[in-house]
Amino acid sequence: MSGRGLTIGRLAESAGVNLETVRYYERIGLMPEPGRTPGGHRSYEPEHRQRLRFIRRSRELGFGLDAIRRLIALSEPGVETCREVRDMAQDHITSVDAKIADLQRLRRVLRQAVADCSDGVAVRCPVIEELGS
Amino acid sequence: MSGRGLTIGRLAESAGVNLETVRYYERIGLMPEPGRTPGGHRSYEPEHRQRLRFIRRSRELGFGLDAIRRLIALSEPGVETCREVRDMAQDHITSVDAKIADLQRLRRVLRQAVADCSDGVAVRCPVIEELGS
DNA sequence: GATGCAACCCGTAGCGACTACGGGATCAAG
DNA sequence: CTTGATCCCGTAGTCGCTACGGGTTGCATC
Repeated sequence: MSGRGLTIGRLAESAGVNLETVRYYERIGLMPEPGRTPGGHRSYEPEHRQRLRFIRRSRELGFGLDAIRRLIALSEPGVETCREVRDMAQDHITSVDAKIADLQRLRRVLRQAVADCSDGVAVRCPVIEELGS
Repeated sequence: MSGRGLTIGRLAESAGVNLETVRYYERIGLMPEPGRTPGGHRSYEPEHRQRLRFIRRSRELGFGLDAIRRLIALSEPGVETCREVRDMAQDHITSVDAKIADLQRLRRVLRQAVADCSDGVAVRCPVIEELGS
């Protein structure tokens, strides 16, 4: 009976996640163990899908799995935790900003090297020179 | 005799790279096998340091090890390869640009969520809501 | 109810680019 | 000749998956 339980395949697809990734999340305790069919296949409920989507979205925003674990824990209780969540997000923004700055510096160097390259026929490649430091 | 050979430790330090990383580069064929002392310790020459610095610099600029392998191959011959090197650098710039754009989108979403958070005392945390998709 | 085949099971290994560990050998200074 | 730093090697761990392979199960069709 019960047409309700989702198979792992349907769950994964409906949350936009690879099937193997779902089993991986279960192994590391990020997704709870679902019920099983008599034959041993996993059977998921709608709240599992909710949780998996939460995880996927958090990953898209660049949170690591440990951070997501904390976010999940915080997302349960009540109002008081909002500040903690905000602080985590703020910290994450800071590290994203740093990463962007890094990439922009890097981009400037690369563009300069490539630009030098176009200036004419160099005897020694300016890009290689740049790398040779 | 010969005060010339650098130990792996000095080589690593003088190129700003972890010692274990040097051995790793050797294992994967990115650094050539150096000479050895009678007792079996690696003994490096100045050109090894040059090469290691080239690798480190390339890594800092975000090139993968495979790309670096190609860059090294290209850095040897002559003038004709300059174009290839420039193209590789150009490709790399393109992917860096994409990464920056990704991070900036992500940053906007995070900032918005955090900003919503500060607007007052929410019953449900806006950051969690955002993640819940 | 037999059959076929998609979907699932599980454990394990691989990716990139390192980093760390452990137990033993060697080097260089005193 | 002793001490202590450095080096040797092989292996395993990191993060976040992804892929493989050989064996079950689920379900629809005949």
